[in-house]
Amino acid sequence: MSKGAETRAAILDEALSRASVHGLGGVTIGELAKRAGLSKSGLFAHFKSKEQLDIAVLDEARDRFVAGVIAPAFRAPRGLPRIRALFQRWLEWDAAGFQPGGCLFMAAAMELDDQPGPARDHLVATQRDWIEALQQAARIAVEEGHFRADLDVEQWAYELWGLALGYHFYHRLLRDPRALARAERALEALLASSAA
Amino acid sequence: MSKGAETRAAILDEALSRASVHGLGGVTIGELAKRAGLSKSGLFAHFKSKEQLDIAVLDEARDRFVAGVIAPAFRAPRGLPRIRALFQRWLEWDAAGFQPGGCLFMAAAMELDDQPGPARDHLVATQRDWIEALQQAARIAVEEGHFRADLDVEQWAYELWGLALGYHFYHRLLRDPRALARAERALEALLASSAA
DNA sequence: ACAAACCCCGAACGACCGTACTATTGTCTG
DNA sequence: CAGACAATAGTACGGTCGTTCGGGGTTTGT
Repeated sequence: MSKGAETRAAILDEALSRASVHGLGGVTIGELAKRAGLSKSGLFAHFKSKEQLDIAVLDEARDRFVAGVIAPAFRAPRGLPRIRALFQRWLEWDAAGFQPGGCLFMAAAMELDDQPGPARDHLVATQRDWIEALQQAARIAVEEGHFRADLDVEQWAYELWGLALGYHFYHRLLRDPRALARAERALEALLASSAA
Repeated sequence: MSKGAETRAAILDEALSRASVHGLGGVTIGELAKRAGLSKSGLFAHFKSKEQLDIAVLDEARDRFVAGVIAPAFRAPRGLPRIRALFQRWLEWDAAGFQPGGCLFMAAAMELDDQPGPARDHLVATQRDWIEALQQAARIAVEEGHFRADLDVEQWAYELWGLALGYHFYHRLLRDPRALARAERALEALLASSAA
């Protein structure tokens, strides 16, 4: 890895942390440069604008999400086991196991939902991909005979999504120690109602 | 209403709109003064710090939420009808019917969840109140015989909360036109699984 | 070894931030 | 109507924001 790519990676690592805590808008070039041991202009040169920095952060977060959540979970057996693995790893991802401030996407979703621009478009695209991956996992569970054949996988994904959002809310805002137990119990209820 | 209270109300009205779109951090004193036709210092005098402005905004939002969602819904008959009214009005509140940027609390929840301070404490308190109001509504539904007696109302509130969060996400970020239908359908599923 | 490319710095920019002062206006009360 | 006090304006401060520009080092390719 060239020197440039190396420092760029270090910058993004720091930026990910800050973004998960302070939001994308809270990732400031000056502060980031201080933490990375660079000058403002030196850091700025790596990204040609703040907007591109934001997008690079979202890109990096997506890569890590795929590597840390989706990819390993898809190694679980098709159907129910895979779905459980997906959800469990998703919650771990959100529980500050990866970023100190929890799931960056959920924070960015609320931050960018009324701010049109490339960053928002990028976020929407990655979130759509993730939803479709969940739907695909549900379809496989139908094929495997774990879920009933007439299951509306889109509706199923919506409800699963709500459970994860609820976990984030209870865990990270309310600091409710029972958040994980509630999410797991809700998942079981959803799985039971989807069973063949 | 005295002159001071009048302008203060006008300021907060504008601040609510901006906060729902740009987040609490995006509510800036200079921009707010411009829109309200005041000088920066004139506006600043009404709140003695940015932090107190933030809290005033959250306070105003809570009052409006109580007046626009909770109070009218609690006029519906006890039990199931009231719960339906609560959820329906909650979604309307989030659907930009009140603020252009949708539910301010959900945005603030993600924004403040890692930023300790009075604003966060205030938000947590109001959200806890709202959750408890939902739990209370569920208890009443149990008393009325609409919900089964062994229902875990806290778990029930968690799952309902997830549905509302999911609606916000699908509606405001993804701009999914079927968001409302999905939320309503998910509600019916939750109600059915809670029925006596 | 020399040119070219890459990486980073320092200084400066205009704009805006929150906040502190003082002064001036406006509104209410006795 | 006058005096008291609340409400607003004006100005200034130090700081940070994103961004631009020119110029050094340092590495790389030939």
